[in-house]
This record gives sequence, structure tokens and C-alpha cells, in this order.
Amino acid sequence: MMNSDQAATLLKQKGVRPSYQRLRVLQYLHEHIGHPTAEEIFTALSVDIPTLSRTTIYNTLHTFVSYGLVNCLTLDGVETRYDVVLQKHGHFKCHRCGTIFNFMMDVDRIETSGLEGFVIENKNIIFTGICPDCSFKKTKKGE
Amino acid sequence: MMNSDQAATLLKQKGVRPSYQRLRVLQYLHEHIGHPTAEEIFTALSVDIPTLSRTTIYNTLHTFVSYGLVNCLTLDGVETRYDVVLQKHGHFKCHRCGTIFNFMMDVDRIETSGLEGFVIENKNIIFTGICPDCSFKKTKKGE
DNA sequence: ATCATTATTGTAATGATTACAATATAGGTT
DNA sequence: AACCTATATTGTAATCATTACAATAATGAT
Ligand SMILES: [Mn+2]
Ligand SMILES: [Mn+2]
Ligand SMILES: [Zn+2]
Ligand SMILES: [Zn+2]
Repeated sequence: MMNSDQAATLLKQKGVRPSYQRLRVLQYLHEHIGHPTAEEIFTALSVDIPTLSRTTIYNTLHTFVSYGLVNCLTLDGVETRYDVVLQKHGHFKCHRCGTIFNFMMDVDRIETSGLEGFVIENKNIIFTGICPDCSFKKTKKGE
Repeated sequence: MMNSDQAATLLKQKGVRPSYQRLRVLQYLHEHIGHPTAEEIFTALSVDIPTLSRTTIYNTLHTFVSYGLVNCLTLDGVETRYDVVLQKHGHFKCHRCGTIFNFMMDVDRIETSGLEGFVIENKNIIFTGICPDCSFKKTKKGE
């Protein structure tokens, strides 16, 4: 998916010093595009890097966001999640299994009224409901 | 805007016991539609109700949400905000002054791809940027 | 008035995130 | 290569919103 060299190149390209921890976090994000939390990243990388600090994860993620390497999203408000897919897309959260899905949409085609004079910098689309998997399980159980 | 009797009627209508605290919270929400936080409501009502507990505010808001009296929204992830405007609308948060504005849009006209088989229960639209007021101040300062 | 149900209160706990200071590392300069 | 400064990492303590929980109070039906 993304090897160490590719990660280093990407970081240097953006002006971020490619430390070992940062490389690993960036690689993890590219290998786990399901919107992981800081804690999930920390837990996963701790196995390989026993000295890893939670603070480093937070610092790294903040750096990545400010340098435009990742986007952060807070769907529910309990945990911030990180997204390495930079292409504009919407998010669907299944309230049964908690999975966050990406979906495509033409963000700029949304017609609004009441935003005259507003400078729009970001458009965030969040849908909630039940995913096909959970929907199917529910139907089966109901029989 | 909404007097005690109106609030009581609304609560009874929805099957929520109209305690004094609940009446006051509901009234506050109707008089402050700028998406207040639990803390803001608590601080404001504490003046009048010195024995008021923060827990009551949280309980009350949870009750209101579950009975469909208000909606909650978590735009940034730091604080949950409460919205008594039940009509579907989008939110714009100014990252300069922090104000959260409502705007109108046809939510159902959004075309998506990749959500086949998903049961959509809620559509949340959040824009961020700079509001006209802050935009104007910035321009003036720049002269 | 009695009694069971429900609401309120206060305090303690939780959990994600931030603040901060000490230590370690990286990369440029001599 | 050794040196030095800027930057990154680490560990711990603090913060802040929210929740858990148990005691007390109020409500509404009988
Ligand atoms: Mn995504
Ligand atoms: Mn609103
Ligand atoms: Zn699901
Ligand atoms: Zn503003």
C-alpha cells in the first residue's frame, strides 16, 4: 500500500520532517482508511514501538492536519477520527455497528439559501442510519 | 416567545412530565436558538435556580432529544449543542467568531453514489468558513 | 394520606485531549 | 566526525465535558 520510502517522500514533499513515528502513523493511516481514532492508532503501533507515547500520536495527527496530509472528522463528538482520503466525499455512520462509510457526491451542486455573504471553506456531509450488513442481519433475525 | 403554559403543554403533548426545571430548560432553548451548550444553559438558569444541578441539565436534554423535542449537534467535537428548530436545515460555523448559523437547503435533492442498500435516517450538513460580519471586519482591518 | 414511580441533586468517576517540562533526535555547520 | 541548535518524543499531570450512581425530593395515581 505505502512503504516507508513513499511515506518519507510524501512527508518531505509537504515539509514535514519524516521521523520514524510519523512514518509509521502515516503508513498506518494509509493501510487503515476506515477512519481510525488516535487511540486506535496508538494501540496498534504500540506493539511495534513500545516506547511510543500517546502525546506523539496527538502531536503527529495535529501536524498532519495542519500540513494538509489528513483530514479530521468528529461525527458523534466522542472521538475525533482521521481520514487520509483527501478527495471530497461524504460520510455515512451506521448507528448499529458504528462503521463509517465513504460515499461520493457532488458537494458543489447543493443549493442553499441564507448563506449570501458567507465565505464557505469546507462542506461536511454526514448521514446516519443502518448499513446493508446490519440491515440484512436485522431482517434475518426478524423472520 | 414561549411562556410557562405553552412549554407545559408542549411537554405533556410529547409525554414528558413538566417539571419546573424542564419547563425552564425548554423555555431557555426557545429563547436562545443559537445552539447553546449544556453548560451555557446551566450557567444561565443557575442564576434563577440556585439549587439547579448540572446533571439535571444533562438528563433533561437527553430526555428532550429522545422524545423528539430538540436535536443535538456536535459540530467540532468539543461540546454538544442543542437545537430547538426541528425543521430540517444546514449549519454554518464561523471559525472566527464561533457562531453557528442556520441555512436552508433541499436535503433530499443531494445526489449520492455508493449508498445503495443503506437505510438513511438522518442527513447532516455542516459548512465551515467565515461569516459576513467577520469577513467585513477582516477587510476593514486590512486596509 | 399513602405509596410507587419518576425527577433532582451532589459527588465521584471516566475518557479524550491538552499543557508542560525533561530528554532525545535530526540535520546543518565547523 | 564532533558540535550545536532546532525540532520531536516522551511521561506525567491537568483539563473539561460527560456519565455513573446513590440519596433525597417531588409527582401523580389510588
Ligand atoms: Mn472518509
Ligand atoms: Mn440549527
Ligand atoms: Zn452496520
Ligand atoms: Zn464570524
